[in-house]
Amino acid sequence: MPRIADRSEQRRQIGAALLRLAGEEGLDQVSVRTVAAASGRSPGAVQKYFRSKEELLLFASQLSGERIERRMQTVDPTLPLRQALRALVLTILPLDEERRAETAAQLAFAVHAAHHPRLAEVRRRVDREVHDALARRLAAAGTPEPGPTADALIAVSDGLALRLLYAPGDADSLLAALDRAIATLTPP
Amino acid sequence: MPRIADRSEQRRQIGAALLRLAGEEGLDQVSVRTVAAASGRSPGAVQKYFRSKEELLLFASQLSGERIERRMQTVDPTLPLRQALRALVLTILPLDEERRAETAAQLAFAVHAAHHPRLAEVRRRVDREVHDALARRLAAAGTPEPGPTADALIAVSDGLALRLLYAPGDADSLLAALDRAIATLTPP
DNA sequence: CGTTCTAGGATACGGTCGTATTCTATCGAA
DNA sequence: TTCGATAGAATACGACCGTATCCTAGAACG
Repeated sequence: MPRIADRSEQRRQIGAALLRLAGEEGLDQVSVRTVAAASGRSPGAVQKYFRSKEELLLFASQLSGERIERRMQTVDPTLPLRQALRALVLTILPLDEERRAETAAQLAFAVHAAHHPRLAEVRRRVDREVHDALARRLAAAGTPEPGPTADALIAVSDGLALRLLYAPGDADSLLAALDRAIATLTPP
Repeated sequence: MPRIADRSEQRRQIGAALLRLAGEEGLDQVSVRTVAAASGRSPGAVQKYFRSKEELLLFASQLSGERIERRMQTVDPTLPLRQALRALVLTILPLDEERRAETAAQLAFAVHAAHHPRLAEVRRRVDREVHDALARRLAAAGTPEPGPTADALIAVSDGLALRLLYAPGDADSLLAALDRAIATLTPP
């Protein structure tokens, strides 16, 4: 057998380059060529790991979702409910340059999914995991209607993230809105 | 003087065609040629009304914002607060095919604005008008912290709209989340 | 009625796109 | 050490992009 490369690691690197590019310059600046350049490869090398651009997009979307889930797991589970919720949402919001790119990519995928059933399925799967984790946490704290409350929190989080992308100067007042939402949605 | 056409009406028609196309097939399917075809014109005719694609996009984004504001004004102002808020949000959510396209276009513009300062400005202006109208309504009903509450409601609305785009089957549970958010954010 | 200006269509140009194909160098197994 | 499979680069192709330019037909005025 001939020389081998760590395929999944290579795919991960290429997908990460796509997320960086999509986050910093927009999903419409993503092409096989630009992703190849952003990952320090030739376009032909990218083609070896992804048959088509669609496969590359799906992989990157999945990768992005996994990052979110992993980041949410780093929040201290012993925190009081409201502080825990605030910390969870803050891991998503684009409040610094690094997270801004990740959030921008995430939301670009979400909008793209509106016209792309396979991408939509990836998004729904991620949403379900986030929802279930949130709902469990809410139920454990005795919040009434944990299911709808979890969905409301996800919606607030996504809505704030979206708006922060084009109105980063409103961060202060939007964080006040987040606090108000958490305060009213959870028991004292 | 030679034959004249109603320029602003023509521009409005072309912008409407762009919104339709962006909503139904996605913003990346929007090109000068496809917009021309969707509005029953030749690409050259579109060029007569918009110097560049960017100008066309800006105009359409503005048009989309005006539609939202106009639609919000159709909600009966004598309604009790919670019913009024619910009605206002429902005018935005993509719960039928017609509104789905409008919302999809709107959110596509929002994500696009993350990397496009001129589009971002249009979005911020629309958001401010919606926010002020909401805050006035909330303050009149005696809601504490009307400003942050208005921002929270906008975030919930956008977040739900985004998710409904790729998870239309979750409409029932997402409407329950909306009701929960409105119930907790407003005084009884 | 003839002149003039414009609406709108047609066409062309350089660039980028996704993808298929081809080539070469190199590593792993025999 | 030889051989075969693969990594990766290079190239090619047809399609579409935004935009500039040119052309034609017709309505509005003198």
